[in-house]
Amino acid sequence: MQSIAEKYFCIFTKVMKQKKRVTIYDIAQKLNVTASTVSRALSNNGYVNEATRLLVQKTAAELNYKRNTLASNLRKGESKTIGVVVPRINQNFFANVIAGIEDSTYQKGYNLVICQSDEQYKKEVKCVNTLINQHVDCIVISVSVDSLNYDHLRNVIDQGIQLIQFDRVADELQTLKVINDNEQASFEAVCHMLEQGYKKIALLEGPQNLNIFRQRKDGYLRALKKFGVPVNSMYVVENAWTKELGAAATKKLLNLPDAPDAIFASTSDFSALGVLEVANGMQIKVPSQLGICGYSNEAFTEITSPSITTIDQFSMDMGRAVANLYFDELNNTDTGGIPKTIDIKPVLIIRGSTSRKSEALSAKS
Amino acid sequence: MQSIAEKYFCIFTKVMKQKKRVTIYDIAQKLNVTASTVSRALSNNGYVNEATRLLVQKTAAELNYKRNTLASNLRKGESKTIGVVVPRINQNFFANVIAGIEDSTYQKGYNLVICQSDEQYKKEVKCVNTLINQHVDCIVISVSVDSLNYDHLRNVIDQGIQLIQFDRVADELQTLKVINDNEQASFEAVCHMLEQGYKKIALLEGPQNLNIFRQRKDGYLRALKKFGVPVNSMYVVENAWTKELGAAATKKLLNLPDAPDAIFASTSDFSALGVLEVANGMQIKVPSQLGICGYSNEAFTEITSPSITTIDQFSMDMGRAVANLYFDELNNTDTGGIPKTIDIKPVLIIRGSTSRKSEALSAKS
DNA sequence: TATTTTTCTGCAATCGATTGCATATTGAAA
DNA sequence: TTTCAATATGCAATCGATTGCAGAAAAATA
Repeated sequence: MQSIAEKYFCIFTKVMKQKKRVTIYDIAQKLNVTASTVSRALSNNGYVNEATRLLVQKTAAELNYKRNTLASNLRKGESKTIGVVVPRINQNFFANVIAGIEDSTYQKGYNLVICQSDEQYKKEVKCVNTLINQHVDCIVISVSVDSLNYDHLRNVIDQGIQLIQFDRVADELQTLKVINDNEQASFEAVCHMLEQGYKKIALLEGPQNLNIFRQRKDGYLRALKKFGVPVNSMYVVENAWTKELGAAATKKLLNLPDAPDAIFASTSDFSALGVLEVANGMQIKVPSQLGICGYSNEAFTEITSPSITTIDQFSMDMGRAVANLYFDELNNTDTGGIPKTIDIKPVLIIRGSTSRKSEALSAKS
Repeated sequence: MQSIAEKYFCIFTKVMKQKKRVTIYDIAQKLNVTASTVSRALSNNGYVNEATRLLVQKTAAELNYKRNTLASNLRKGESKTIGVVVPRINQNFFANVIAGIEDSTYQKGYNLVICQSDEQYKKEVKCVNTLINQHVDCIVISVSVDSLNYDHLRNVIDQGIQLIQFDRVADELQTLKVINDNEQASFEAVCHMLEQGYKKIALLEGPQNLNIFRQRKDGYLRALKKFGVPVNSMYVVENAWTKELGAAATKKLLNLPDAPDAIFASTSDFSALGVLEVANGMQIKVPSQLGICGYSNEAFTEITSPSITTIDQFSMDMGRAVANLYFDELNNTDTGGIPKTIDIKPVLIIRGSTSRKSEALSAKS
């Protein structure tokens, strides 16, 4: 339908868009020096006459020259790139960790390549292989629920790439790690609830193949043991990590003949929110009749009624710790022994949903 | 402090870690063919004998060969990489857009490189230049508040790289764009509030150099005009986009002699949350005495009391639209005219915070 | 059987930046 | 003045994968 003139105009515009990029050879030719001199002048490396250097840099700016880091990295044998693999990019915890990593790596002129596994092993393997092919200098990973085999991570090490695991780690792999002390945080949360007089505390747990959920359960069990409270297996519910799954699990728990008087949603604050909604629907008073504790300090935990006691994982700090661990290892010539593990201490944030004693006191006054 | 033996062991371990990666030359040598044949066999491109091809692929797997995409991309002149620049990675809207982009690009074997500008022009320029240096095939960007000059984006085009703007766009640049119809969404939200009987609606707006905030204000003004409501400049407050800034602006507004009876926090749901908290603190009933509308449908908007009316921007769909626009342009040989703009229609989500009439009805029954 | 076409492999160049080293020149030291 | 050291530049090779093309061999066609 287009006229001939229009058709030629389209082709002409397209050709213009694909113009050749300026290379160091263009600069060299213009200044009658070699590419070698141009390279030295641009990188200020090796000997180059000051006047030549300034002229090269001026010309490069005039020609709008941009270095090709594909070529540069290939020749230099390093890419200044860190690959990050997380289960889901838009999950707040991981988004914050990534932000923390990016914060620190940007300062060092490093780039991030970010992949998401969508909690699928197959996709995680593909992410890892893509990053290996890209010759990234380091791979940072939090494994997916679906991942039961870690050959792909062993392969990272075999290819000579630094591997750092964070949060969800494969215990069997001896690599650099940045983790939360989930066990201690869980222990403190459950102790707090026991101290508030809750006697029958249920645990909403996650898949036990992931280290983080195992540890949270360990903390729960340790707290019960410390207070001499027997473990009731009816009170432990698996795979209750979304709001909906948390709500369903809560209905079952609260319909038991001997219903719990507190629920520790160790998987997420969303799960805790599901608990809260069911309790409200059943006219169960929080915190006086039922205590609720979540995990992760999502933004909404302070605005619910009552606000939800939870655990803050300092996700951005974790990200920064990951990046700094990598740079420390770069500079460290003393290494060779056991790979380092950085332990971020989570903090229990006590709010209204577990403050039974405080609530009882203020009810009296 | 280490013994001599330990020191040597450390050095030896470090050398082992930096083992040379397998290249196609290693495979070629092992099979007594040339690298050319190996390359053809691995990529299944050009002619190669079937038996040779299988043998090469088997050997590559045995040697755990991984292609070097630096070299590959350099030679081929394409990187299959899309660079994304957003103001902040851990802001929910942008995290969701990135997730949507990644979702679609992963299917096509593309990689994402993600940068954040931290709402700073200087950092945005650096992000863009890094991506140009990396020879990404496309740059996707949502500009920062601080960005008043777009030479760096014009440079992207000059370097022959495809540029796609989303959400916050520079109107003066004729590029591919994916935007929200902010004006219409805003118009509908304000009409809805006017229909609910609110007569004095205040606007919490963002910096007017960004297109999105200009459009949201335009929609507000159009709705007032449609209902014949005069514009009161005391009701328009700038830079109220965090919870805290929204709260401060609300205090001022509600202390006016002729205070507004509704507040449209057009910048964010966090701002609306600030409004809600101030209203609660001043014993102002929502929605009967004050209507509140936010923007972005953050997760918490449905759990506050009352839940907050807001606008859903379909952020993940936006991300997918960005990616699909890029791939459509790759396949499109007819282009050359005006670059395409994809328009995502936001949806008004009506909840308790503006439901004055419904609330009045249920109070009667 | 002779001719033409298809298949296959290897050679050499390419991509763009970096760098070791040889050579020439200049400046400093003996 | 002679010798030694520093500065500067250019040449050529390197990095690892890809690909155009020449030449040979095999297969298909006339």
